[in-house]
Amino acid sequence: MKSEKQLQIIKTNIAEVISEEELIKKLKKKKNLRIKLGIDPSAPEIHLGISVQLRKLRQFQDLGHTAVLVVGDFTGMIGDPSGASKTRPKLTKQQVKKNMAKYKTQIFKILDPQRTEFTYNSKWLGALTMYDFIELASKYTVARILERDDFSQRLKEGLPVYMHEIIYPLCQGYDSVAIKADVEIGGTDQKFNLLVGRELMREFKMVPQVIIMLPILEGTDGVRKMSKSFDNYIGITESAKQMFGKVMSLPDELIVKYFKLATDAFPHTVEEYRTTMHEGSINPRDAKFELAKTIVRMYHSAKAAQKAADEFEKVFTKKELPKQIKEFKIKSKELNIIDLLVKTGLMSSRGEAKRKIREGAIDIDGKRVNDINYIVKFKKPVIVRAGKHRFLKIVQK
RNA sequence: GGGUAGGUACCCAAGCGGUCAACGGGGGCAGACUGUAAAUCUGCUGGCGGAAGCCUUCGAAGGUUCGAGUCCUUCCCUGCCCA
Repeated sequence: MKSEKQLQIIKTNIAEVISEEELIKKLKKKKNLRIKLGIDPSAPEIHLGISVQLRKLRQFQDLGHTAVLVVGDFTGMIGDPSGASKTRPKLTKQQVKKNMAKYKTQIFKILDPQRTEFTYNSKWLGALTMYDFIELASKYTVARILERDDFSQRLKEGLPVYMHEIIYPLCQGYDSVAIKADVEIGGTDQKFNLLVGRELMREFKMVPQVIIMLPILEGTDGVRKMSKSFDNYIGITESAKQMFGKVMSLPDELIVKYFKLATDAFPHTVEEYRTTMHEGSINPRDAKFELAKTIVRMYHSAKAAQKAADEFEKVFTKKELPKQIKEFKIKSKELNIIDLLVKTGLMSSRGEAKRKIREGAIDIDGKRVNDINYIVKFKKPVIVRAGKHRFLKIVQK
C-alpha cells in the first residue's frame, strides 16, 4: 500500500505522532517495519484499555508490518513509577511463563500471530553488567530524567522518588535499542518513556523510533485510566453478560470515545451516534446499548451479544429474573437470612448482611426482606437477589 | 552524621489525654429516580451481638496514666534543610 494511504490509516484516532515526517520516510523506505509495544507480564489480563494499543498494532500488521512485543519481565520488578511507588515483587520465571501463556491466548484475539514477535527484556537487560549499565546511564542526565512530569511533581510535593524508578525510562528506552524498533506505540502517559527511547537510539547511532501515542481510555469509573489496579476495567475474556453490563455502566460522555478507540465501528457510524446524541434525537442509553453489543460481538459473537442484550433488557428494563441463575446447594431445611447471605458469600460479614437488609438491598423470591431475623425455608428453590445484579438460586441438597 | 516535619481505616486527610471505630473528601456498596449497572439525590462503609455492650485498629515495640491515635522512650520508614 502507498505510504500516504498507510499514514492516513495509522493516524486515525491517535493522539500524537513524533514525527510524521520520519514516519513517512520509514514507510517509504521499508515495507516491513518493526513496531514495538511493551507489555507488562504481571498483569496478564487484557482489557479494553490495552486493546486500544493492540488494535493500533493490528492495523500496522494488516499493512504488512511486524509487531514486536517486549515483555517487561525485567522491568517488571521495577514497575513503571506511577506515583504510589510500591516496589513490586519480582516475578519468578515460572510466573512469567504462566502469565504469558494466558496473555498469548488473549492477545491473538486482536493480533495476527503470523506477524507477531515476542521478546523478553530480561534477555538483554539481565545481561548487562554493572559496567555496561554505568555506560548506559552516562548517556542521560538526572535533570532530563527529572523532567518527567510524575517525578518533578512528586519532588515538588515532597514525595519520595526512588533510584530504581529513575532507571525505568532508561531500561524501556534501551529495549528499543535492543530490538531495533522503527516505531513504538504507547499511551499518551508514556510520552516521556517513549522519548527516552528515541534519545538512546540516537546515542547508539540508530535511526530513532517514531512514536505513536494513543489516547488513554478511561475505565468504568469514567475518570481514571482503565487499569486492573483501579478495578475499573473491562477484560476481553470476561463473560458476555459481564462485559455488556460493564459497558452499560460507563458514563454517557464516554460512549463516543469507546466507539472510536475500542470498537471496529465505521467512522461514519460513530459520527452519527455523536451527532444524534448531541441533538438529542437518540437516547444515550440506546447508543450505549449498541456500543455494548458491538464490544461483546467483537470478543464473543454476534449471537452472544444479542443474548447479553436481551438479558440486560429483561433484568434491568423489565426487572425480570435473568434466565440463568447460579445455584447454591445447601443442606439445611431453613436458615436465618443473615447466615444465608454470609454462607453463600453474597455478603462478607454478618454486619454487612444486616446493613444491606436495612438498606433494602435483599429480595427473596422477589419480595424485599426488611427483617433481620427472617427465616428462609428451602422446600422449593429460593431466589435471592442482593443489590441490583447479584442473583443466586438456593437449592436444598 | 546534625536539625526539622511527618507516618491515621482501600486512598487522601482531620485529630493535640476521656464525648474516637476515629470529622471530611475520594472510591466502593445500597436505595430513590430513570427507556441506562449513565447523570442526579439519599444512606451505608472494622468484627461479634437482637440490643446494651464487647473485641481488634491509628508505623513497631515498650512505658506513663484510672484512661492514649493523642504524653514519654527506643527503633523502623519518608520529606525538607545543613554537613
